[in-house]
Amino acid sequence: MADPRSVRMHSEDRRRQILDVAVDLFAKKGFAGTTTKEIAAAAGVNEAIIFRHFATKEQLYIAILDAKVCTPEVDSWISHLRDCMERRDDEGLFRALGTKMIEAFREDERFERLMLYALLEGHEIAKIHHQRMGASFFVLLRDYIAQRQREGALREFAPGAVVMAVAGVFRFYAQMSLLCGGSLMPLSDAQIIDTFTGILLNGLRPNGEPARTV
Amino acid sequence: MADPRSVRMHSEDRRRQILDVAVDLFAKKGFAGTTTKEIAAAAGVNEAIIFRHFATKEQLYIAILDAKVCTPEVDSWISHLRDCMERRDDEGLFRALGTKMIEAFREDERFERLMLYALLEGHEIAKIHHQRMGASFFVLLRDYIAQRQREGALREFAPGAVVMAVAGVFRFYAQMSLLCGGSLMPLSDAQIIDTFTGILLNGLRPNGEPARTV
DNA sequence: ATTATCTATAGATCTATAGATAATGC
DNA sequence: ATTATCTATAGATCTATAGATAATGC
Repeated sequence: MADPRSVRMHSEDRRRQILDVAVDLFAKKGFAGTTTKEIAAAAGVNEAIIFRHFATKEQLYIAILDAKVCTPEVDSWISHLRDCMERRDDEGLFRALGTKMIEAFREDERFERLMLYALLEGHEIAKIHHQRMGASFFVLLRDYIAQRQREGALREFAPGAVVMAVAGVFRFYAQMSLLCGGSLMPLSDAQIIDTFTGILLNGLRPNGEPARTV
Repeated sequence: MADPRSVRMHSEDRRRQILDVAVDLFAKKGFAGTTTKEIAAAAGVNEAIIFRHFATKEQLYIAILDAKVCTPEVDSWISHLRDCMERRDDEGLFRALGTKMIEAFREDERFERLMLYALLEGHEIAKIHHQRMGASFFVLLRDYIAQRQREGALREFAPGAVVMAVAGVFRFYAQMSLLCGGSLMPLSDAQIIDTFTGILLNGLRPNGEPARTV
């Protein structure tokens, strides 16, 4: 809405602004589906300005993915998970994990779409980012699960598979509501998180009878 | 590899062949990332032939999604699920569900990528298809879960949420190995299915002690 | 004076069409 | 004779560049 005429930004500011509007468009339409013209229009500048800040469309795209890689906000809630782990609060851990995953999808829908597109389109940097981010979580949780198993607090399932199960339960729900629109289920997020946490906790806790028969 | 010169197909055959090669390309690069020129090259015909069979690139794309909607192969393994349900074989049901989901991703990676792209790109027909396919499964499973709960064989979690959890566990794994390449985990598909089934069964079975304390 | 921005445009590519050509079926 | 295919091309659009213009900072 800001009148583009006579609005002259400092190079660095304009660069950031271009990145910002470009994220929107790439997230909505993918790399191939977005044109530099659209980006320029959204930023309220002439198309040539794009190429003053980024040598190519590809470079602009890479700059976005790079920036997202270094987002430090993840650390803040990893520390919350660590808290739960130290208190051996499995329920709190699962609940926090689910809440954060669903929140992340809701709040930064842009980012999730961006990553999905980037993975589908085969941009290597996205794969690297995705794996790096996933791996740090994965290892953290897997080691915790293994520790809890040693303590006899959780069943002896393969720890890696347990992490996949926990992540999958929440992430699938988050992704479905992203792709299929909000009214996917007649249940609130809170109810969903409760149920998922309950199933997981119950499923992972060791209890006398293996209940082999139906 | 077939020499395009002097290979003259019947209209219907050529149409099908174009659809077939187009699925490959749209699955790999999305709608916007695929050109009619590429499709023509892959089919070994002149680009103009594409437009003889399909009025627009969009129409070609819609034809693909339409064809995929009517694929009746799904029915065959729904019947297997019904078998398990009639036998009240919860373990068999979850196992079959997981096996089929992972198999589907592996075998028809094309289709899964196609659908993901189509959902991201916002093609309405994909959303409709996805919802229709999902809904029939969803209802089938949800009603079964509810029935088993009435029978006292499963815990009283919200049935819809249970279905989401079951589907999510398997689907997340399948999707991750699709997007991130095979060597995601040091576990075989069979081991993963075993573990997931175990967690779910254990999580859903009612057993005396609710184990409220850690 | 510096530099953010715009104008104008090149050159490639993309979807789509019109009309010519050649292989098939009768 | 029918029809699948190709040639040629229009017209739009897309990425990217060169050089002119105008707003800022000193």
